[in-house]
Order: sequence, then structure tokens, then C-alpha cells
Amino acid sequence: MIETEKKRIFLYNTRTRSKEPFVSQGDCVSLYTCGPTVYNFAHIGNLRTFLFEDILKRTLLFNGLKVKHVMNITDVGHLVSDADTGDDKMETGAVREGKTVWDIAAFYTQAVMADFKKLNFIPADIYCKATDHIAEQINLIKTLEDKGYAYIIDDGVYFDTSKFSRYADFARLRIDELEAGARVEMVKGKRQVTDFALWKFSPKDKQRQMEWESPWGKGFPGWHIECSAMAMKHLGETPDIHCGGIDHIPVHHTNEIAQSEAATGKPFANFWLHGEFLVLEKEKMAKSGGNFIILKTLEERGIGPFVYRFFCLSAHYRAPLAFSWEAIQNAQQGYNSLVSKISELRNNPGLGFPTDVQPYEVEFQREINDDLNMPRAIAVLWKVLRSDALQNSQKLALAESFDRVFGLGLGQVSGTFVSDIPAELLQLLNERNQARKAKDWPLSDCLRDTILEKGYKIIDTATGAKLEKIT
RNA sequence: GGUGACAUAGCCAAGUUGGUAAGGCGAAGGUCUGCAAAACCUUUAUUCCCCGGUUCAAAUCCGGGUGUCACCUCCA
Repeated sequence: MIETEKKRIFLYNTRTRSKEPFVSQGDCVSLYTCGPTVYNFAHIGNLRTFLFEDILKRTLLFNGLKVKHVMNITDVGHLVSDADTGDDKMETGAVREGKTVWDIAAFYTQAVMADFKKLNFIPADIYCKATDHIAEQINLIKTLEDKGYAYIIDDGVYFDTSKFSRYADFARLRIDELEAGARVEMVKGKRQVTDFALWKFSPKDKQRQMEWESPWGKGFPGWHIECSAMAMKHLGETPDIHCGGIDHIPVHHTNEIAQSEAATGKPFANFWLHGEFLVLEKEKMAKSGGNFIILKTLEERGIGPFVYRFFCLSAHYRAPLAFSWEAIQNAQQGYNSLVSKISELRNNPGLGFPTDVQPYEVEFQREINDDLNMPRAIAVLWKVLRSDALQNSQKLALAESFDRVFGLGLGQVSGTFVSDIPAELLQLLNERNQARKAKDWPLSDCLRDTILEKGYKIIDTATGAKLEKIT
């Protein structure tokens, strides 16, 4: 009874706009997360969303659930504009860099995977590429055509949103108003503004680098069909959870729902979770804009991936997070002190007296299960570390347990051991100790500077001086 | 023009079935120290954009205003 109460997970479901107790259909939670489009590096705003999804998965795992996680890799060109006209991002990228679209996709896929690894994401069970699932997408379009949801015009095969009465529900759209304000040039022949391409025909006058044969003619899949096709293939017609960035609500996810539910007659995903944006100096970070910051940009300024991770954990995933260099440096300080605290605990595990740790465990789990409230969960971690009622070994065990969700690499933080320090430095430290004993302060301070130059910091404690490597 | 968010200390932020403001960073003071650093302790929002209203009680509810952002156009 207490056990089940403790383990209730509440998640905010965009579909109902409310926090609901999470229930999975089977033993294993099926989780689909909209992945990166690989025509450029992922910027830190993209990464914030993927990080939220990693936290979600870790929270489910922490609660003892099994998770099957599928993330797509969009390696086929979407169009630059949702008006279903204009250039193809992949092809544009290829021209820009003088490579084939396939090279571009491979390069940036590898790059984003490297970022995921650096950020300590638990890898998805399946990363699926859109270009590997052309047949599935064609089949899904066929089904839609058979059921009368599709129509063909010069430009391609389109989904008729007027046939799907719930179309506006998910995003709570007001179609009439949308139409009134639309500044987008509409594709000729489209019946409703909201109709979208399922399959696009290749231009007659030029050869695309990526195109496939289909029952309707040579071309390439529309913008939204890949997620429906791949989610259904790998996770069934109704995955438990489907995630993405908040910008996906009105168009991408709305369309996914329309085409998927039209095809299967079943709800497409029970829970829809959306991550808010990282905002940069009051401005959204646009992948297509010139001003984006990537993980490497941070690293060049001495901000490691774990610091970025820690920074993101300071805000709730459904709230915009304001990025600034000042803010990230605050996080840097906080993370440093976290790490040195852990290191100190490892050096003195026996310090303090053991007490009951359960209240802390319960509190932690309550926070993470309350719609992934990481800011509060982090506060629980600080409370543990600064408590004087726990033994160090217990603090350490709690921190490591919590870190299964945080993923901050706390388990890898080692204590500082004399054996790790070069003999030369120990010799210098020894000399300084002598100088201090002789009250030769100028020499002592000079030696401290020398040691500092060699990358070590002296920490004088009641039991003697220690060295710590400056990171 | 339409739609949706948001506005809490120097900075990043949590907190809305109303009950009297988490946490981190920074700063100030202290303990320790030859000094410094580290560590530890203490302090740091009479108040939550503004103006009204409801209430015994509002950051939390209602009305109005101001500002910022996002989406409607590729975008996490």
C-alpha cells in the first residue's frame, strides 16, 4: 500500500493539459522521442529537450519500470517552409558544404551521438533513421489513401484534415483564426490550410539526391509521416509516451496524431510531454539562425557537459530557462562545489553517525515523481550533503542513488589520494611545510605560488596541508 | 491579426485544491588561519510586474493594465 503510493508518478500530459498519474499499458514503458534533424550540429536548446527526455527515462527506470526508448533521426530533407514549398534543408546543407546529403546526414548523426554521450544520456534502445523506413511510410500513406484521408495534387499526396474532426483538439487550434492570419503562401490545390504533405513529388526539372519510387510517383516522404511510421513499427499503435519540444504541439504533433489516429482508429500515444525552450538573451535559439551555441562553444569557454546538465536541472522542464554566461558560470560554481563535496565524502566515509536515510529517499522520489521536479530534487541532494545527521558513507550512497536520475557523473568523482599526486609536488609541499614551521612566510607563500602554477591548490586543514588538482 | 506561455532577491530558479516566500550562485559578517584559499556557521525578498476585487487569509483565485517570449513560417 505504502509502496504503491510512494511509486506513483505524475506527469503533465499536453493532451489533457493536466498532471495525471502515469500508468503504462504493459510491463515495459514504450517511449518515443522526436529526435534531431541531422543537417547541422545540435545547439544547446535542442540538447535541453533531449536532456529532459533523458531525465524522464531515468525517472521511470528509478521507479523500477522497464523502458523501451525509440528516437528517430531525421535524415531526409524536410522543407524549409511548412508551406510545403521552398528548399530542402538537407540539400541546402549539402550544397553549403560541398558534400552529398548522405555525407551530411552521417556526419551530423555522429556529431549528435557524441554530444549525447558527453551529456551522459542513457542511449535509446533504437535510433531509427527516416531513410531506413521509406517502405513503412509508404504503407502508412497507402492506408490513409484507402481510408479516404488522402488526395493527390500536382505537388504530392496530401492529408485532408477536414476528414479528421478532432484535428484542432490537441493544440486547441482555432482554424478559422489561423486562416485569417496566415501569411504563408499556400500550395496550389491544397484544400485546407492545415492540410499537409504525406508524400512530395520530386521536381520534374531536377534530380534530387534523396528520392524514392512510390505508388504515386518518384519523390520523398512528407514532413510528419516518419514519426508515425517509425513509432508504430517499433512501439505499436499506441506508445505510452511521446515527447518533443513545445514547438511541436501545433504542427508536427498535431499532424502526427491526425495521420496516425486516422490510420489506426486508436489514440496515438497516451501521454504527450513537451519540453520548454532554452532562451538566450530573450531570444529563442534558432537552429536555422546564425546565433546558435553548441556544446563545443561551451567547452571552448571551459564549461563542461556535466555543468550544462547541472544548469538545466536547476529549472523545471516546462518552464523556459534563461541562458546567459553569468547563469552558466553560476552553475559551474555550483557543480564544482558539488563535486568537491562528493570527493570529500569519499575521503572520509566514516565521519558522522548513521541514521535513518529513508525520509530522504522518500522525499527525493516524491519530487522526481511530481512531474520531474528536478529543482526540488537537487535541493534534496543539497539537504543531504549539508546535513549533520547522516554519516558520510550514507550521504555518498544517497548521492549516488539520486544520481541515477541526475546523471551528473557523481559516481565517478574520486577522492583525492596522495598516490595521485606527482612526487615533485609532494616535495614542494613538504618544503612549504618546513618553511611554515620556520615561520618563513615569504618562502612559504612563494612555494604556494609555485605549486599553484603547476596546477595544484593547497588546502590547509586542521590535520595538515593537502593538495588538490585544479580542474 | 490569432493562439499559448511567462513576469518571484544582483544572477539562475522552486512554489498556485489560497494559510503567511525551497535550493544554487554571488555578496556581507564570523569561526579557523601567519596570510590566503578551502571548509563550516550566520545574514541576505515584510514580499512575489502594476492597479483593483473576492477572502479571516492571495505570489497563488477573479477583473483590468503593462512588459517579455513563443507558436501560427524550418526550428527542441
